Amino acid sequence: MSVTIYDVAKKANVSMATVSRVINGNTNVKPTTRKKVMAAIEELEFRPNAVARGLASRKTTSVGVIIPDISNMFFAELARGIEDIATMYNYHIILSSSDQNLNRELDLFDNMLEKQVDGVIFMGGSISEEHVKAFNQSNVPVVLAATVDESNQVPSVNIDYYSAITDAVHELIEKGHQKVGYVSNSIDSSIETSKVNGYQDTFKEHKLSVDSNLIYKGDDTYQSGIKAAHYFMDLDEKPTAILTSSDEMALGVIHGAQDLGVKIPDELAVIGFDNTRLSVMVRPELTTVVQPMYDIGAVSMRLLTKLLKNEDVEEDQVILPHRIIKRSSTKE
Amino acid sequence: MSVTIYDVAKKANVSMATVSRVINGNTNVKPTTRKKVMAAIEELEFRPNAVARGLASRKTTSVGVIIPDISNMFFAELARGIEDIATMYNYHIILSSSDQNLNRELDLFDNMLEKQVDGVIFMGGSISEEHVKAFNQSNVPVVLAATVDESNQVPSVNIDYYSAITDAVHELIEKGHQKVGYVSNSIDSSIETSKVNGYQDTFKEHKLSVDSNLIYKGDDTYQSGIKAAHYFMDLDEKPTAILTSSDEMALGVIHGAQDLGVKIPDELAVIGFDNTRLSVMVRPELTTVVQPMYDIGAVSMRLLTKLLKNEDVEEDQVILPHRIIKRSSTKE
DNA sequence: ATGAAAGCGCTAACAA
DNA sequence: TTGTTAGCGCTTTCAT
Repeated sequence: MSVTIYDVAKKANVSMATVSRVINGNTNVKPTTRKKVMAAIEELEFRPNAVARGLASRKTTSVGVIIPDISNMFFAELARGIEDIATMYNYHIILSSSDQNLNRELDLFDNMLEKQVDGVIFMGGSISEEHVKAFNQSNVPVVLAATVDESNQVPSVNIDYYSAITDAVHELIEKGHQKVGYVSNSIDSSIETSKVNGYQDTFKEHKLSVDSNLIYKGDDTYQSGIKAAHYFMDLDEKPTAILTSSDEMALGVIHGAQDLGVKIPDELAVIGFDNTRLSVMVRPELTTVVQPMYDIGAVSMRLLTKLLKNEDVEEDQVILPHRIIKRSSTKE
Repeated sequence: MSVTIYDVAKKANVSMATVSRVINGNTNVKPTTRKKVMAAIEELEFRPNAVARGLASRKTTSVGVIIPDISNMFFAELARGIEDIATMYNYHIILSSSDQNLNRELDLFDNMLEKQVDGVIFMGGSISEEHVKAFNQSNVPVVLAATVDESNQVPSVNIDYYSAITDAVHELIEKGHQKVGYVSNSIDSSIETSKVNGYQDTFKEHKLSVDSNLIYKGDDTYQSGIKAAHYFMDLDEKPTAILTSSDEMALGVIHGAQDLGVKIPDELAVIGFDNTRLSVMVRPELTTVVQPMYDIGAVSMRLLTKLLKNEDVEEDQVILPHRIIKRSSTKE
């Protein structure tokens, strides 16, 4: 079959324990014997079997990543952040898309435990008690990325969604907009709830009326942005600005409005959310709320490595900063 | 520690072999004992250890996926196709981004072999002899997805890039365009070479001159599309149509040209490549060559499963069909 | 600094 | 139909 540690030991005239020490960088090996062993490894083209190692050491150096949809730009960018840091710390990634389906999420988590992952990064719409229970019962650390657990029991990395939307609405109100449409993400996640609350509270704060007609339930697609534009432009009391829960929907809104002859930003201001690469791939370029996706992924993975090494973490509910980047879909 | 097959055996008053048979769906088990065992599994919340199973059976039911960049829409879509089929056949995916770097690709491949993956799907710019050698020396099947190996030694799934570009150029020439700019992908892969050849050959075929000034070396980004538009519009003999090697660059070209006051498609026709979701997220909507990314991923994975099960495959160099979808960035 | 030996949790002959 | 018994290839005490 394939070359094993035993073959190397024989060739180098040492015991397999010594070979094991060499491949694991254990310092208790005389330099000369280390050389011998290395030579044997070279010669035999020995490649350690990670599965056997995993069984013996009870560590697989692999982490599970559960993601709603890898073909979604937003999550793909997060995944890239996760991966880069994982690579840096020598972890491998087992990646699965859940389509935000509860049972599938739970199943995937279970499968990953069977594979003996050392930890998992979870991304999803909402965290139920079932999730928390599953995470707690397992004895591997779990970190939520761009996903909030309202009970605050699971370590997580996010931005402050409520205040992010608040900032965007403030911005608009200051510019004189009184009627601002909001295109939400239909998935009823606690993140979306925070956003909607932020949106409504800001109007109340400014003593402005909150018109429920001004909230359109989108589904995070470009198409639903287009529909939203049509919906809003059909209203008797049209909004003068539209805020969306994602950049992709914002592009839809811009094009939907433009198709109707509405001038952006003169007749309608648009603000997106996320600052994906899409935001500069449109005319006018999109003003948007920056959510540092790559960083969220990277920080999540970094946090997980700390948890894996039992380093102490001062804060396991990380909130990364957000900001608004002004481009041409809003005036001035 | 955790519950093992042995604990279950004791609880159910059977041998571990029987438990093993039950969890592996072996039919040689009396229904009543199967029930007993199932009950014990339930009660103890037994979860089989995939690592131990992998060591004993020499199969891990996981496949490695080497991808240039998961945050690139094109590859993310491929990955989704791969993943869906992998899930269907109960394989897990170990995913790593290579950034198209040869050494990293080779390293990743090696790491995956250490992890004892059952097979790997490889995506990358170009396949060198080193790649082929590494693939052949391993004893796991490898399938290339949207990646061509000119030596045809490695199973692969692609479209016919040469003829895809040819079709696009024909289309343009038929519409009367004599000067057609081409924005290439700088990465010197054999796919890009096929495309450039297809582009040039078509002009020769029509007895039209091939002007090397009409080829702009892009780098697959939106920005390079913008630059390409500026470059072309600055030429004395401006092209009346531009073909790009990817949709993202096509969007750049459209916007770059529009920023310069050029009307699309009246003064300049634009054709993209891939038919990513981007192609409808622009005005005018983009005419493009359809490359079925999801399908390429799915078919690659399906092919790999066949290879893994030693089913015979009639053809291991799969060419999927392509077509042109006409939208509004070209006339009529 | 090195070796011997006992597992890690499971599969897969081979018996019975 | 069920049980016994070797391993799978490595890590990790415990000796020496």
